[in-house]
Amino acid sequence: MPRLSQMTDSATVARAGKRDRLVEAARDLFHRNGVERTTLADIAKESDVPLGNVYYYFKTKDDIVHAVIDAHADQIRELFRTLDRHRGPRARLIAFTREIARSGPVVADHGCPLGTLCSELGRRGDDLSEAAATLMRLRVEWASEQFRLMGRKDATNLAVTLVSTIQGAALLANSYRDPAVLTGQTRYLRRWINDLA
Amino acid sequence: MPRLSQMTDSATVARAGKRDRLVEAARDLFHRNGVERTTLADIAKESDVPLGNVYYYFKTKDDIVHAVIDAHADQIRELFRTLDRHRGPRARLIAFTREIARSGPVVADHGCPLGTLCSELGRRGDDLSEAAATLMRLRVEWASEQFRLMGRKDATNLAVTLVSTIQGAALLANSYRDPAVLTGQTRYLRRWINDLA
DNA sequence: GTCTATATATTGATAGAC
DNA sequence: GTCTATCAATATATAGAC
Repeated sequence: MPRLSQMTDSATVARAGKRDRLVEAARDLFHRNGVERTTLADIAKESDVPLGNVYYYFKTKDDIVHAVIDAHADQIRELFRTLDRHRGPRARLIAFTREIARSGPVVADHGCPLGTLCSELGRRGDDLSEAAATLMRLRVEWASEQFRLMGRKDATNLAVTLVSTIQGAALLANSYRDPAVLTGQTRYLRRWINDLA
Repeated sequence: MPRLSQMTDSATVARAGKRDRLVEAARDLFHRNGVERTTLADIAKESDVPLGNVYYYFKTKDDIVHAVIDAHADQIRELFRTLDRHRGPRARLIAFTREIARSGPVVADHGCPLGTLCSELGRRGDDLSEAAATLMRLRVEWASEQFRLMGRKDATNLAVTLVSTIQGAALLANSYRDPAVLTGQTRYLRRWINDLA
């Protein structure tokens, strides 16, 4: 996947522009309606790209799904780069939970963008299944590193608890159509983090 | 929806038999492949019922989804009737977490049957969305009652924490394809329950 | 690189004989 | 109540002119 900074001629720039628009539209539609219910025609329409032209950028629908997963991964890594600026691991974890809490309203409406993707793709047992799981791993590994820096031997277990609590709260917040379910659980998590030795 | 005990003539018995088979097959396929990826032909084949005959029992595919949700609800209520035999609320909650842990392997393979259903239907915003949410509510309300019996004023919040922790662990167990993620979190939950005043 | 037209397959759903 | 045949709509994907 070429990066914008590597683009030179106008053709390649146009390519990146349309490709990015397609991925962005697909990401949004996958989140709102799910992968299975989103058609290529939906993505093409939302991107303002003719349907036939989509296949110049992506050979199959699964290729688009993969690109969306990559886009999510990039965003996750970018968030963690920002959070890593905090002075200590505990402050970073707390900041992470606040970031999650900020997503309450959209999660209540359409679920967690990562969680719903993993839930939908997790059963397939193909390469997309594993690619989606990577999104969860990114969070778990980052959190695990923070707990490790706090001197915890059970860092991985704590990280799994943190990430899964967020995912469960997101599912319930969506079911109840109530952002408070998610924000309430993040508040609980902050207390939990602060109480750790 | 007629009950088996009300059946008399052979026609009605056959009706219930086929209907039950269709619902059971649909429930299994929805769990393994998701609602959207499951076709009526799949359900018909698995039930050994001709495709055209499915429409005698269900007007639309959504009607089958609704019937599956009802079947889940019945099973949930039945489990709670069993758990209610335990002497106290704390023992009932502990038993519940053990029941969840027992589902580790199947959850690692295909996700939580209830969670994936709520995740898939939750975004639709229609009546099926609300029907699926009822499955989560059943668990939350039962758990809430137990915490209330334990004298907790924040019973509902505790119940939400319990149920969402299970759902999050189920999602991660499926992503990691590792039952231990779910069983580990239920162990954590049992300690949490026992530590409550 | 772009876009219209269309092939091909699959789906939910119906018709109508039995 | 049952089941075969099939419709109509929709989906992914391709062909080929520009």
